[in-house]
Order: sequence, then C-alpha cells, then structure tokens
Amino acid sequence: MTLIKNTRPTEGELEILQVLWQKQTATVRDVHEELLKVKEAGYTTTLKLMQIMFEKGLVTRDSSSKTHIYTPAVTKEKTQDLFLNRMIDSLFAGSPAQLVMQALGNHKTSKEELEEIRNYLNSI
Amino acid sequence: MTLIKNTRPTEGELEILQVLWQKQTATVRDVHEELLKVKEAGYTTTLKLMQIMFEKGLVTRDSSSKTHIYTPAVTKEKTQDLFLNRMIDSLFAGSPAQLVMQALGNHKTSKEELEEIRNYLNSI
DNA sequence: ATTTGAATACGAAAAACATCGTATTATGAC
DNA sequence: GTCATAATACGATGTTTTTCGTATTCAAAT
Repeated sequence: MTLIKNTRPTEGELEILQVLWQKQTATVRDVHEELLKVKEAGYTTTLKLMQIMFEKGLVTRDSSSKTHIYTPAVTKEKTQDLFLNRMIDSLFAGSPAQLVMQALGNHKTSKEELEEIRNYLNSI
Repeated sequence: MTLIKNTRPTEGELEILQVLWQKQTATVRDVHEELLKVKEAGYTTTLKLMQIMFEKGLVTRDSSSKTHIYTPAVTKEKTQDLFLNRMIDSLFAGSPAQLVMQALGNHKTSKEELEEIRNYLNSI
C-alpha cells in the first residue's frame, strides 16, 4: 500500500505540468524546449525535476524505450482546486466569494468575460 | 540604503501576516499564541520569522519599549492581488474569468454569496 | 541591589528546492 | 561491430526557507 503524500507541486513542477497539460504527452526534451521559450534552464535540470515528479507521482512515464514518455498524473482541475483552496483558506477567510470578487475587481476583465461569468452564475 | 526586493511573503510569513491583519497590532507573543491555535511552533521560530519580515519590509515595528509592537506593512488586498496574479498566470492561462469560474464551480458557494457576486458583477 | 522572567538578537543546523556536471547506457548510422 | 549522439541516472552544490538553541538585555518584583 503506497502512502500518497498530498504533495503540492512546487513552482518549477508547475511549469512542467503546464507543458504536460498542454501536450498531454511529452519527452523531457519536448518539455525542456517549451520551457526554454519562457526561461533559462539546463537540460539536466528539467530532467531531474521530471524524475522527482515521477517519484512523487505527479507524472507517469513510459520507459519501455530509451526516451521516456511522460504524461501528467494529476489533472489541471484538481491542481487548480488544490491551490485555490489553499489560497481561499490562507488569504480569503475561507470564502470563495471573497476571492472571486477580489479577482474581478482588480484585473480588468473584459465585457465578454463578465458576461460569460454572469451566464455561468445563472447556470448554477 | 536598503534595496527593497519585491519579495513575496513565504508560507510562514503569510501565516503571520494573517494574524497581523486581523489584530492590526501585535507583539511576537500575541502572534505566536495565535499561531499555536493552528500549528506547532517554537517561540523563537516565530520571533525570527518576524525579524526577517521586518528586514524585508513586510512589517513595521515600534521598538521603543523592550517588547516590540508589530504592524503589517503590506495590505491584505495587495497581497491577495500578488498571489491572485501569480496564480492566474501560472494556472489559469492568464484569464481571471477562468479562475473565477473554477472557484465558483468547485466550492459550493451559498445562494447568498452567489447573489452577492451577481450584484457585484452588475455594479461593475 | 539582586534575582527572576520574559524579550530580543544572532548564529547555525535542518529541510526543501533548484541547478548542474559527469558517468553510464542505449540506439541508430556507418 | 564501432562510433557518435542523445538520453537517463545520480550525486554534489547552492539557495531559500524553516526551525531552534543560546546568549544577552531589560524591567519588574522582592
């Protein structure tokens, strides 16, 4: 029986997850190349990080061929929730509504987006 | 001359800020006692953290008497924005609306709160 | 004035993360 | 088969954050 520590992805791990969520499937090199568009990093740094993520269960990999193929093992939605919950707890007195209003208030959101949210609200 | 790095409060610093935001003014002991309700911690740990926060400019303190009196130097709102922005960038493709909908979707929000948000939306 | 208790200052260890260099191994081209 | 290339494994180092022990200082009580 494996004990799954509910590990929060770190900063660096999140960056990698984003790439994986987008591509669904990728090699270390794929991910690394994507990261390079956004920041400096050595190849082995990315590799090491992905190995650690594998150990933590954040990704799975097919190692049947030399070049391993990685896929995310956590969904974007679950991860978003993880961080949202943490943030709501630690910064918004446990109230999602407060977070929502603060988010709407300070980031100029377009009319279209506001409309979208309104619709969404009505659908609940 | 002190260079002010725009330091994001760390996890531990956030916990302390929360207490300070609530109390507005507090000694290390006050904060520490509050923290104990929520987690284990040694007194000097809290002290050290608050000293570091002072150096970083996250809090100010009145050290005219032996027992220093601390106050937050960053507002809750600014800090919320800091984290919201970071999160929107790193997990919600830069779209506040996505964050909002995800937050509404997965945390059951009460009718009253939904109504409040609706009103807020209309006021924009 | 002395003692005692609580507060600060400071340094250093421990833990978590990030980064990278080097060694090894597999695979495809020749 | 040999060689060159690219991938993985692994260990070491550096940084940041957390934690705590110890020394020092101040002030109140006696």
